[in-house]
Amino acid sequence: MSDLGERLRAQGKRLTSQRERVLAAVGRLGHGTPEEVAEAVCADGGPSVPASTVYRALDALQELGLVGHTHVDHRAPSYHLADHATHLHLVCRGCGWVGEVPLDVADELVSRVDERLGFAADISHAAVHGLCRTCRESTP
Amino acid sequence: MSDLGERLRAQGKRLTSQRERVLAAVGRLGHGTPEEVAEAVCADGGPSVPASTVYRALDALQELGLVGHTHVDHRAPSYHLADHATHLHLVCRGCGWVGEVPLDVADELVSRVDERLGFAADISHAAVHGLCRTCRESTP
DNA sequence: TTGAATGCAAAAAATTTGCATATTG
DNA sequence: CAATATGCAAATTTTTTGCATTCAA
Repeated sequence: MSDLGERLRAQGKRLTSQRERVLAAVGRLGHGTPEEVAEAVCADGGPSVPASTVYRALDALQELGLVGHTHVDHRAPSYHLADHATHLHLVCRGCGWVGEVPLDVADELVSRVDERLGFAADISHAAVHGLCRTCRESTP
Repeated sequence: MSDLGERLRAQGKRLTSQRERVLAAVGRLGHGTPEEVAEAVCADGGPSVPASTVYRALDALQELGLVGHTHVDHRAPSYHLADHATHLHLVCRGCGWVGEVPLDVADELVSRVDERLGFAADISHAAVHGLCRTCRESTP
C-alpha cells in the first residue's frame, strides 16, 4: 500500500513503521480487537509495540478511512480493513465465528428505516449476532 | 410485575428488593448502561446500591429473559426491558439518540442470511448505527 | 528544525471477584 | 436452617493520558 504515506500526509499526519505494521496486522487478522492487533504486530518479528501506540495507530488509520470497526462482543471493538466494511458482519454467539455477507442483503432494511424515520443506517458498522449453521445444528 | 418472584424462584434464584429496583430502573430508563442503571436505581429514593450488585442483578434478570442488551456504543452495553427486544435498535452517532423500529423491517435480511449461510440472525440483539433525521439535516 | 509520534509509566474507566454478613424461602 | 445475595473493598481488564524523547518531513 504505497499511498499510505500520502494519505497520512494529506491530513498532516506522518508515516511511521508502527502504523504500517498495525495496518498490516489488521489485514492479516481480518478482524481483531486492539489487544489482538497488538499481539499480531509484535508477532511480525519486529520490535514490540506498546498497547498505547496500537490504540493511537488504529485511531489514525480509522480517521484515514483505512480501517473500521464493529462491535463483535460486549467488551471489545473489532477492527478490520475498510474493504471489509463493504460487508455486513455476522457474529456467532456459539463459537465466536465472524463472517460477512454483502451489504445488499440489508438494502430493504436500510430503505425501510429511511422511509419510516428518515434514519440513515450505516449497516457496515453493525454486527449481527446469532448462530452459525454449525452451532445451530449442534444445539438442537 | 407480580410474577418476578415466581420466575426467579423457578430458577432457584431469589426475589430481592435490589432486583426489583434494578428492573424498575431499566423500565424507567428505556435504555441504559450499567452505570446509568445504577444511578437510576439510587435515584428512586431507596438506599444506594453498589455497582457490583447492579451488574449481578442485570445478569440475573437477563438470564430470566426479562431484560436484554444491545451495544449502543464502543464501551457500554445498553440494557432494556425484554419487551423492547421486539424492536430493532437504531443509534444516532450524531446525537446519541436511540430509537427502535419493529423487527419486521429486517425480515428480508434475516431470511437472506439464513438462505446464504444458514446463519440464524438475532436482530434484536444488534444496534444499527447511523444518523437520525435531525442530525442528517443539520450536517449537510 | 519542528511538530508529530512513540514509549513508558501512571491514571482512568469499567467489570469482576472474594468473602464476611445479611436475607430469603 | 441452608443456600442465595448483598455490600464492600480489592483485583482485573481495557483504554487513555502526561511527558520526555525520538523521528519524519
